Amino acid sequence: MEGSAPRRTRIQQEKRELILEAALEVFSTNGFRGSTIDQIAEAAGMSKPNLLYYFRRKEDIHETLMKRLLDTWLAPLRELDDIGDPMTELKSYIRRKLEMARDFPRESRLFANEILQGAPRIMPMLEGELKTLVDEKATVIKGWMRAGKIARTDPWHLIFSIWATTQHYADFDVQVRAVLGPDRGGEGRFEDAARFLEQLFLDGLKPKG
Amino acid sequence: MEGSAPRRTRIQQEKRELILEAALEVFSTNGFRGSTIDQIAEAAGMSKPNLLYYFRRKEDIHETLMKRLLDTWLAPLRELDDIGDPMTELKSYIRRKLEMARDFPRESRLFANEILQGAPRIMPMLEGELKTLVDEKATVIKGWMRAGKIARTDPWHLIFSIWATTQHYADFDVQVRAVLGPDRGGEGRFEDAARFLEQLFLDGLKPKG
DNA sequence: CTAACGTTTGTCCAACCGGTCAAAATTTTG
DNA sequence: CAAAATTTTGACCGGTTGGACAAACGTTAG
Repeated sequence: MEGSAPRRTRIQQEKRELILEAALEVFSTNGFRGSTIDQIAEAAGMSKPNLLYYFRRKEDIHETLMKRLLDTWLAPLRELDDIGDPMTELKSYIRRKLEMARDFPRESRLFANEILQGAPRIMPMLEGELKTLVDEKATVIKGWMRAGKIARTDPWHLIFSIWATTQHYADFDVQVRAVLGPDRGGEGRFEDAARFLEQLFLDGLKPKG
Repeated sequence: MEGSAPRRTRIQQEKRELILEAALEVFSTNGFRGSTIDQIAEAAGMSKPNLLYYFRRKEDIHETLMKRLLDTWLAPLRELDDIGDPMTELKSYIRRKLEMARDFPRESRLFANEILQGAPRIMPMLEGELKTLVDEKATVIKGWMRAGKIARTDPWHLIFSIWATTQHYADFDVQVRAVLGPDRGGEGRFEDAARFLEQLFLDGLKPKG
């Protein structure tokens, strides 16, 4: 009754973590096909055959990475709850997503890489787990609209726009920093982004009065 | 005075176009390193050595593609003008960008691929031409804010948010369609997106009254 | 027709890449 | 300590990839 439990030694656990950390770095900047086992092995400080002792195939590393990613990636949306004040809930969802773009940019880029290439490895998850979750939250948001708590609009596209605007600061980071320049492109850019997004999603651009 | 003009035959012009079209398809879905010359050659209906007769190196194809892309890509922002009504100008900028995501998704993905990987080939352009253009338009937008025509906020992040929300429908297309499902994921999704974005950028989410 | 030029192809190569394997080195266990 | 189990390594392999090259083919101008 423990056949599915891999039962690993201490060294195996440590080394697998080391490899996954290195692979996240390499995959997220070069994509799957653009990355080589040698690169990952070097980043993890071991030889290629040694790495292949822990993960039999290159795809296994990517798959493991992807599975872990998805849980943490969707966590903020899962937390979006019906109990609090709608506008506050949405604001903190945006804030959490922006914090993830700031703190886990490699994860964001890994995900973006996969989607950009047509999501060949995670398509079932998109059509299953992800769609279910989004539909569920869209229903919650619709309820808020019916109750007059937020403006009536399309909940699905609202969620897309939150994903797009926040993940942009991870996925297009180099562009953001290049455009902002050395003075405004420092760490403060996330504070500025947070302020801007809060205003955008709250009031839009129409002048007051 | 024509040393820099490549002076090409009719066949060369046609075949080079054919190759660039094929390469756009291949590069935009597989990335640079993920694409092979053979794939591009096959998509263009010719043999690999034949392709290499028109473009000596794989990078030359990519570079040519990139240079062309950038002009058309920034055209909508260039058109953003000080003469019209600010709110109308912004609205039509958003609409144009969304139309580009719909009509030129491969170009969008090619660009996204390049940025995701740290923009190794176009970094100078980002820090030069692009930054200059954005700074210029940010000044225009600031003027609108001072005149009380639109709400006061950060013009740079405003531009980022327009890029992010519109390009999302090209770059993350598979995800958008997977989440919307078969019934809502058809061509109508761009109309829905246009309506949603117009409302978002105009009024935000705060309920009326 | 033919010489010159432009185009296409088959063949080949060296580097790279994912992955195997057996043997050596190391760690764990009794 | 010694046997057993685990970890690490170097050598190797078959397939792929970017690119070179010369020969063949086609086209066009004189």
